[in-house]
Formats: sequence, C-alpha cells, structure tokens
Amino acid sequence: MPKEPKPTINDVARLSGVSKKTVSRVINKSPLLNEATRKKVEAVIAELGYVPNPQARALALRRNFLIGLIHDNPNAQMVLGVQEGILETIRDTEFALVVRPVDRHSPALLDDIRHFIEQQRLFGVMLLPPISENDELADMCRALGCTVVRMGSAALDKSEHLVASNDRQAVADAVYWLSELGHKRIGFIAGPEGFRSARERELGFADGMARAGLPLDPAIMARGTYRFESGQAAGDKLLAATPRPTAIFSSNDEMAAGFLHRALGQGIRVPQDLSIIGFDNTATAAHIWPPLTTVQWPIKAMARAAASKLIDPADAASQPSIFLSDLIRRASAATCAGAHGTDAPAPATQDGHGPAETQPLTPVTKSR
Amino acid sequence: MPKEPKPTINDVARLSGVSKKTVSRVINKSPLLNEATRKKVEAVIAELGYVPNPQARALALRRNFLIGLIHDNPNAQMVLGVQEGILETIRDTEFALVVRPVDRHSPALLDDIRHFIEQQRLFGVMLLPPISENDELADMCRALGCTVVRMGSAALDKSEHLVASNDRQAVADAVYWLSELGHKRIGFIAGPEGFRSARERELGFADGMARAGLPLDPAIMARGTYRFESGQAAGDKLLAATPRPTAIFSSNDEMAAGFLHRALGQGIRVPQDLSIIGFDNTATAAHIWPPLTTVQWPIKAMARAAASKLIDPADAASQPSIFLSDLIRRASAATCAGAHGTDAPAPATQDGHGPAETQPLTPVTKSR
DNA sequence: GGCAATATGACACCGGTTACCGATTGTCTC
DNA sequence: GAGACAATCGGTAACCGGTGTCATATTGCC
Repeated sequence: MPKEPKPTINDVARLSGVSKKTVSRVINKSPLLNEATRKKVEAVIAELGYVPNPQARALALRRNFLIGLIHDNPNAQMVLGVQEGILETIRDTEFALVVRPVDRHSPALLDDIRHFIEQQRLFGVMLLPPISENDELADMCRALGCTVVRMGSAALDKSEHLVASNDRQAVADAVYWLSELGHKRIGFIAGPEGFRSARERELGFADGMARAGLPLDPAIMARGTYRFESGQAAGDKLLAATPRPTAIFSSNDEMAAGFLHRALGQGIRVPQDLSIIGFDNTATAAHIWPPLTTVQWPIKAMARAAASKLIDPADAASQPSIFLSDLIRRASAATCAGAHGTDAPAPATQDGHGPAETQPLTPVTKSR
Repeated sequence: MPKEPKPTINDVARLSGVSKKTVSRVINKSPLLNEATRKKVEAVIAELGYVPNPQARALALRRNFLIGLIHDNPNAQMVLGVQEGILETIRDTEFALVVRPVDRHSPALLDDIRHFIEQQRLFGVMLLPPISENDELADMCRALGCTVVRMGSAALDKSEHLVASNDRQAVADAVYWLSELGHKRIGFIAGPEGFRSARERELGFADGMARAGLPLDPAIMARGTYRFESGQAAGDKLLAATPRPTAIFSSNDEMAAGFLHRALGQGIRVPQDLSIIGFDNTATAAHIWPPLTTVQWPIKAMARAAASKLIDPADAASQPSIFLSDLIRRASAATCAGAHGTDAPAPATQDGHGPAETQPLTPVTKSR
C-alpha cells in the first residue's frame, strides 16, 4: 500500500523557495501577487500533486465545506436527481455532499438531525419534501448555524432559502388541458392530509376545474396515501360512480398506477374510455401500460439552484426560487370519446409507445 | 442568527478543572481513567452540549472519517437502498457518507474520482456496479490510500473488499422453478455485454436450463441493453418464434416491462399464456400489470456489511461477502397452461394483486 | 520506605490560517 | 536625484481543536 505522506503546504513552500504564506496566497487566489511567483508556485503544486488538506483548512477558517442532504425518501428518483443536480453545482468547488436519510416518524428525528449537523459541523443543509415542510426542523438547523435551503411544492420560506415547484398551477394547467380534450367529468385522487404537496395539488385541481367551468363532484374525488394500494382503492370508488368519470387526475404516479390496474381489470380501455394523468414522472410512469401522462418537476435545475443558494449567499437572491413543471404527455391521456360525438378517440401524446399518434392540440408542455 | 461559538475541548477542560488531555481521554474512552473524573467531565460535556470537532480530530489523527459512495446510477432504488444500509451501520459512529454520482463514459472518470478522493481525503470508498467492475479504478483508489469495498454480481475481489450477490445461482434457481411449474420452452433476455451482472445471469440461465434438462434455443434468446425499449425489441423477436415460449426470464425488470408491453399488445395473457420473471425488484415491478415476479438483491444487508468492512478491518473478514437473492413471487409467473393438460393455469404468487391465488409449490423463496 | 501501577498534566504537533511587522523593489512626485 | 509611496513578499508567532509523547504526581502494596 503506497502510503507515502501527502505533500503539505510546507513542502510546496520549500520546493518553490517561497514562504508558506505565499503558497497560501496562491491557493486562495490573493490578488496582490506577482504573476511570476504565482506561476512558479503553481508549477510546484502541479508537480507534487499537492492538494490542500480540507480538514486543516476547515479548522483554521473556522468553517466547513460539507453540505448535508436530509430527506425521508419521497421517491428514489427524486432523491437521486437532487444528488446529481447538487453535484453538478459543487463539482468544481471544495464542497462535498453528505447524505442523511432519516425516518420522518421517528420520535428522535430532531435530535438525530441535530447530532448529525453538530457532529459533522455542516456548512449548510438541504431539506427535501416532506420533511422540508417542518418549520421546527428548519429553525433548528438555522439555530445550529447552518444555512438551510428547502425544496417543496409551494412557498415554504423566503426565496433565498427555497426552491419550489408551482404544483398548484401545474395541476390546474393539466386539468384544464383535460377539459380542452373534451373531458367534462374529471375525477381526482388527492394525496394524504398533512402533505403540502397534496394540498397544493388539490387547490390546483379546483383551480383547473373552475377555469374550465366544471363542477367539483365529491363522488369522483378520493383521498389516497400516495401509495399504490390507495390508488386501487380510489379506483374501486371512482369507477363505480355514475356517470363514470372520463378522466382522472392522480396526485402522484404510484396512485395513478394503482388506479390504472383497477380500470384495466374492469375492462375499461385507457385512454379510449378513460384518461389518466399522474404526477412525478417516476420510472414506473414510463413503463406501465399505457405509458402515463404525468407532471414532472425540473428536479435537477431545482437542485442546482438550491446548491448555489447554499454555497453562495450572493446567489441566494439571484437564483430563481419557483420552478415550473413540465407536463409529460404520453398515451394515457387522450381526447374524450364522447366529446364531439364524431371524433375517434386518439391519444394526445408526445412519446407514447404503441399505436399512439401525436395530435396537435393546444401545447401545454410548459405550465405558465 | 445565534452564532455563539461552539464549546471546545478547552472550555470543557477549564470548567471541569482538568487538562485538555484528560478530556480527550474521556472522549476516546481511555481505560486508564479515574471513574470520578470521568463522571465529572462527562457532566460538563453534557451541560455544555460539547461535540468534538471532527475536522480537528481528523487533522490530529492524520486520518479521516468520510466514506465515499461512488456510483453511476445503476438504478435509483438500489443506490438509495445502499445509502440507507450504509447509514444504518455508521449511524452511531463518527463516520459520514459522502456521495459522488459519476459518468461511467466520461473520459475524465479516473481523474475525477482521484480528485474527489484526494480533495476530501476519504477514508474509504464503496463502488457500486457497474463501475465496481473496473479494476483500474479500484486499484487507483487503493493507491490513494483508501480502503475499497466493491458491490457486484460475482467475486470481483477478495472477500474482505467485496459484497456480492450470487446472481448465477439465483437465476438458475428461478429458471429451474419455472421448469417445475411445467414450462419446457423458456426464453431469455440477456443484459448488455461488458456487464458482469449480465454475464452471470446468462450463466445462471444456462445452469438452470441444464439442471431442468431443457435445451437452449437461440430462437428464443435475445440480448438487450437493460433498457425498456430493448425489452420491447426482444418481445418482437421472441414472441414471433414458433413454438412460442411459455415463459421468459429477463435479466432485469425494465426489459421485462418492455417485453410485457409487447406481449399484452399481442393479446397474450400473462400469466395464463406466458410467464415472465424479471430481476431487481424495482418499484415498477410491483406496479405494472400483472405484478412482476422478480429476483431481489438483499441490498440493505449488503450495504450494511459493506460499511462494516469499510470502517472496521476486523469485520472485513468476518462479514459475509456473498449474499443470496430472494425470488419475489408475484402474479406474472404461473404454472404452464399445457403442462399437465388438465390444470387450469393459476398464478404462483406471494402478493399478487387481483385474482391471483397462492399455490403451494416447491418453496424457492431463498435461493440456496 | 521503595516500587509499581494508576492517573493526570505539559508540550509539541497535525496543516493550514491570520496578524503584524519588516524588507526589498519599483514608481511617482517635486 | 532624493524622498514618498505602493506593491510584493518573507519571517515570526499565535491560533484553530484536537492528539501523541513523555514526564510527573498520586496511590496502593509489600
């Protein structure tokens, strides 16, 4: 095991014939520095493969370069997307990303996170939904001296400490789009109470229906848990309603998949007899049959912005805090069969597999 | 912002009337310490809420407590499962988990990772498939002085530095189980060349077929890319073969889902006319229709063991390095319709949704 | 009283940083 | 051409918050 000690700032100083202080100036890009000596020192640094010890730096600077990602696994792809996005931003900095999956329901949640932050002396933390909605948690993190950026579905915090998707508007646009496809009887599957995302999506559904001039009918609305089974249960209820809805907006993909099972199990054709839209654009959405039309957060862009806000206070204000979701149009949503009495039902799709055809409708790819 | 400086070892020493060194001994649980002074110091530590500064410790000890997780997103759930597993092991230690998603195809891959390790002075790294199969990478990490543990589908390394699932045997068992269900014509979708997991699963398929006394027929074998579309392509080929296969083993779930689309699109009933087994147990597997029977790595157990091996050399040898996968039986695999000429096809399932019934067959939940 | 075992402290050190002072050189001003 | 001034860099020291080494003080025991 080649364990030769790594070169230190002293080695660099000695070999380049300057003082520690000057090397330090080079590392920190001090402006008052002769160009020649800078080159010289940089040459030695390159030759030695010198990398400043971040621990020593952290100690002397009395600050750290670790940012924490705290989450309670909302969904794996989202978490991973966030990690990738953060990394794109910090790649060429000296920051590192430390992850901490937690259990939202643990009574020791706060103590756990406090201990994590104190022990690692984190510089900042990023909170993912749903725990990003916990104000007490955010306050505690701040009291511990680290900057906090929260990711969520709505304005949870001041814009300097927030990246959020405008779920309400995205859902309203999607629902309105269904109405444009001729649907008049549109059902809704809500997420669990206590989730801000669920609340925003409910409001968005109501907005969209109102904009389309359609009434809200409790008989074709259900509340789920964001889990697959609750989507099935919603199917049992909504598909038994008369008249049956011709379209469904589900507050997430997993419930949409559960609902879809029930619909297909009853011989209902999707999208010919029933259109379904989900939310999240999970991998499953693209892999079920028919491929699910769904709303997608611009996760990576949000994560990049969040990381910028974390590591650079100057960026905190300039970076956007509200992001617009995309509607990913696949085969599961199409024009309403009975809408005009004449048209054959055709899926309105971007990338649906199978027999789907693209149909030029009002483009609602980007919610306004 | 309450920015009162955190208490240091000096504060603790002063308030408890002992020297720094003694406090240090308390922190490090030195055995040669008077019980009374220990209590006294511990009381002060608790009162002040003192937490030792890991950067200072790292500097003095000339070692670090960061372990890196390097991966090229094999699949989101796997990565997240690994993160959770690692965290369970290091939760009560002073280690932290730093993540680094990378791009396997980047020409700067090695330099990138080298820089990451050197800059953060990592103590150890864990490599996930498929980059865990890169020997050059593993060697470089070791040359940089950090311990390496690799996760994979087969014996890639010495057992002290490995956690692997025995894919070959798991697939063989699953295929043999299909033969026990009466299937005689079993198709196979291979993963891409160059992936160790793909190779092992191919070998496992051949093993299982041989054990069942069934011949390998190239007409019902295809090579895919692990992507959904390649599963569809495999469907186009295999479903056109005569006689058509009655069962399919796909080397991963995503391709199985693609294959399933094609089968359902051709009006083939699953599992009545065709059984399908996948590999990975992704979220999609449980959410497609019918729910997919699939092979599942014990990811968390593997990750916990890997973390143990990383942080404690003593555990490196004692912890297991080869893990056995589970066969998750759902509705997509069932007895072969024409097998005995009399039996009605019934899905062999554990937790299938819908009309599936559990059927007492040879239990193959755990591959030997 | 001598000696070993136990318990504790003094001090240098890890690899960077800042603070402060001073030296050298070059440039500008009169 | 002398003096003032700025720019550039070095030297020294202290410090960040822990740890190792080694010496010393205290205790128990024969």
